Amino acid sequence: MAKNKNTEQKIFDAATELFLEKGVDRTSVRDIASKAGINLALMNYYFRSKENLFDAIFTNLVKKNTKDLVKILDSDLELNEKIKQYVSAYIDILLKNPLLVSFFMAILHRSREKITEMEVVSLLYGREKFTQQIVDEGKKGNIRRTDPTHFYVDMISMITFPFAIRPMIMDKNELNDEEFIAFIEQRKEHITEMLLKSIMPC
Amino acid sequence: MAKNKNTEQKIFDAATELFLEKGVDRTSVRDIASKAGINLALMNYYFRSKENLFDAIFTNLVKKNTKDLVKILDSDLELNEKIKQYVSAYIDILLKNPLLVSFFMAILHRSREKITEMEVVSLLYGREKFTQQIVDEGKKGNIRRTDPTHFYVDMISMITFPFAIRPMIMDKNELNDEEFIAFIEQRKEHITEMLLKSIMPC
DNA sequence: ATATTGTTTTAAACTGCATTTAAAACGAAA
DNA sequence: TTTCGTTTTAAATGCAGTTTAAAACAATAT
Repeated sequence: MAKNKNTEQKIFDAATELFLEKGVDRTSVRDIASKAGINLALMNYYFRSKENLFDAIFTNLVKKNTKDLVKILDSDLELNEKIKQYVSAYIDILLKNPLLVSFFMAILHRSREKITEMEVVSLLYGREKFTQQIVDEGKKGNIRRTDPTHFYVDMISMITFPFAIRPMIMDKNELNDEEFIAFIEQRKEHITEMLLKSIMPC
Repeated sequence: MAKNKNTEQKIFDAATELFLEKGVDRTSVRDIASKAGINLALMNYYFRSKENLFDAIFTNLVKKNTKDLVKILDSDLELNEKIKQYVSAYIDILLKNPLLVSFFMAILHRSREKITEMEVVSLLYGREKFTQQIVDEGKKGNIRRTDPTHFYVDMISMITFPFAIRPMIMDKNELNDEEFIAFIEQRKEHITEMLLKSIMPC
């Protein structure tokens, strides 16, 4: 065995941090090697290329961060409660990883073609059971048919987008980090209410 | 005078297209020169550096595309009508430039630090008059105080975000381009309704 | 018409860094 | 001591952004 058992992991972790922080294309393999404290060529030994490493990291990031959310959506919770929990859990995840959304958006531009092929992404979006619940709820109160696609898009938009434009929100409202977090915390209830209003009769 | 009066413009236009399409960091100066049909060195002659050119392009993109929107927000229209027009106009702009949002998000990740310094960005966000109207409306119906910041964020989120995740929406719902556009057209009314509901008493 | 001037264009070179490869060195275990 | 996976070294290759110096050009002044 060699000096350090998990060189691969060190590369993976260092690259993850750097990609999130500086973006894939502004991170060089040398940056990664130096941050991981390993030799330049090891990156190629373990992952065959930078793009390969990126794919692995991206897949991992999505999987890791959607796991709990998918569980909530697929659970047997009643719709109201499910929405509430989902919104709250999603926001908590993003609060813990402030750059996730921004990074993901950047990738969505950078790797547009690739993104659909990555089945992993489907985790983020459109769960059968949840969809059914929304449709059913819409039928009960005879709100003119609720479209689950709009509902879904609204929900994800309102939850995630503020993180992407965080610098603008903070700047315009003169918030520091702490205040921004408080603002986002408020949004949990706010978003839940908006969403419920949109499917419940008044 | 030289062969072509607007070499500078040709560079500017070619670079704009490429940046929007492939991203700044995946577009080389040589790509730009070849697309513009000009000599490599001219890029440096007219703009001093690639980053400089990018700044100019970015500023221009924001200015150009927010001009009409700001006008609406600052107008004397009644709130309902103002919201309706804003949502519709915003969506129309994005439909005409399908990559704008995605590109902007990518830049928000790439140039986080820079972005706040660009005063231009403030055009996008937080207009005094409009803000006042929202607050006033909230007071009328005694909905427990409406927070204009949440309103603003909701509005921009629901309008723009779908364009950023377009590939995912199309994939999951098996939409072609035409159908996606139809979906977005539906959102004009949908979003307007969501927003009005959030500030009007039931 | 010619010379002069400032601008625009060209071709080539420079510098540096990026990613990748191939072969050598190393260390632990068989 | 051979073997194997791992790590290091060194170098190949290529492209990125930028700079230079000279040529071509258009307009004006002589």
